[in-house]
Parts: sequence; structure tokens; C-alpha cells
Amino acid sequence: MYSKELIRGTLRTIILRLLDENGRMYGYEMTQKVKALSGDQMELTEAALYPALHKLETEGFLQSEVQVVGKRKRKYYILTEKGSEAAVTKLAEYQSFIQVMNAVLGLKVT
Amino acid sequence: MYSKELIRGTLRTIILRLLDENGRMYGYEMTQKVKALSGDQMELTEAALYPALHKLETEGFLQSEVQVVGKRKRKYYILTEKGSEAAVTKLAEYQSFIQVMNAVLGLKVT
DNA sequence: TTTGGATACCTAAAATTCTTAGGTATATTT
DNA sequence: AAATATACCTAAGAATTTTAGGTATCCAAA
Repeated sequence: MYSKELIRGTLRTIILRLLDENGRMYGYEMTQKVKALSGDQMELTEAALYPALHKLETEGFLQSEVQVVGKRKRKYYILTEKGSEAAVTKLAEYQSFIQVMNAVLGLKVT
Repeated sequence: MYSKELIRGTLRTIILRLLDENGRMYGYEMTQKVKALSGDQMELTEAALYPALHKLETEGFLQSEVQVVGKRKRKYYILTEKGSEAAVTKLAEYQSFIQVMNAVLGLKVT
């Protein structure tokens, strides 16, 4: 479970993409999903995730809805219209960033 | 000139790689090199760069030497032994990170 | 010749992001 | 019964970056 430094600045991209792909997710579920998708190599810490989700919501990218399961509550998030657009934009920016970064680092562009 | 968020956390990797590739560079030169290599799409701001260079030096990754050109001084940096090793490690970490990130984002791994 | 842009270094204050280090509570497994 | 997993959260501090400067030299254009 490495990648501390590099993960900086990618959290929003990850959140938006997860919701764009999966439609409806709650915070804890995101941490597990990332762990699984990364083969246990990346971890979203809850202390970073929850504030990020709250901020994305106040900024109008996400909308939340609490669902009670047994006696526990889950806070589900979905993308707003604005959030959907941002998900697409962010992903494109990420891909473009990789190309630029590879060029700067002198790596072969496949 | 985009990519604000994503560049976070990549500064050290860029600095170490530039020095590993070019041997000996000064700060301002790095800003120009990155601008050129990225096709004007990425910019290292000096306010981020200089403190980063100073820190890398105090941590023993870099060594500096001031050279006077005319009446102006340039501060050249080179990698120390430790810095050379870090350059290789960091690059590998970067490449590994991209693979993991692509998997998390559900992108094809080429 | 003086003005502007490029070269070349730098810092300080503030914003942002992330980590560390918790807290609470329910559910399930050992 | 205790430990682990699920599920939410926050606050203080660290680290990094941006914003917004400062200083000074060199060169080209007006």
C-alpha cells in the first residue's frame, strides 16, 4: 500500500469517476472499491474522503441521500448534472495530464 | 497551461528526473525546460520550485553550486548519490502509480 | 535612453489538501 | 465476550502550493 505523494490531487477525479461508473455509492463503499480495483495498492483514507465528499456536495457536484439499513445509516451520493460533466472533464484532464507528464519525464508515449 | 490539481505531488519526481537526465541544471532553467517539454502545457512556478529545491538539498538529495555569469549568479544543482537512487525509485513509483490509477479509473492498460 | 521583457534568485502569508489521531455506534465473526 | 468490519464523522497539525510580492541584471525595441 504505497503511493502517498502522487495520490495528491487525484482524489476528486477518483470520486467523480467512481460515481460516474457506478451510479450511486456511499463513502465507505468507495474506500473498499478503490482498494479492490487497485489490488490493495491504493487506499482512500476516510479522513481525506469524507471532507472531500462534503466539499463536492456544497459545490454542487454531488447530491446525497441517507438510507437506513437496520440501525445504521448510509449516506449515498450521486452525481448532479454539473457533477456528470465534471466527471467527463476531469477524466479527460487526467489523460491529458499523463501524456504531458510522460513527455516531461522523457517517457515513451504509447 | 492547465493541470493545476493533478500536478500536486509530482514536483519532486520532476526535479529528480530532470537532473538525472540533464546532469546539472539551475532553477530557472528547469521552469523553461518543463515548459518546452510539455509544449507549453505545464508550468513549474518559481514559488513552488525554489522551496522544493532547498528542501531537497537539505535532505541530501541535491547539492548546489553557485556560478557567476557576468554579474548574475546561477545556482546549479546536481544529484547526490542518494538523489540518483531516489530519481530511479521515484520514476518507478510514478509508473507504477499510473498503472494503479488507470485500474482504479477503469481505463485500459496498454 | 528609458521602458519592457526576459533572466535569475528569493520569501512570506494564506489557501488547500492530506495525515494523524482520534470519536461514536452497529453488525458480524471468532 | 472480544475482536474485526461496517459506517459515519471531526479537529489539529503537517505539508505543499498559490498568491503576491521583492531584488537585480541583461538585452532589445521604442
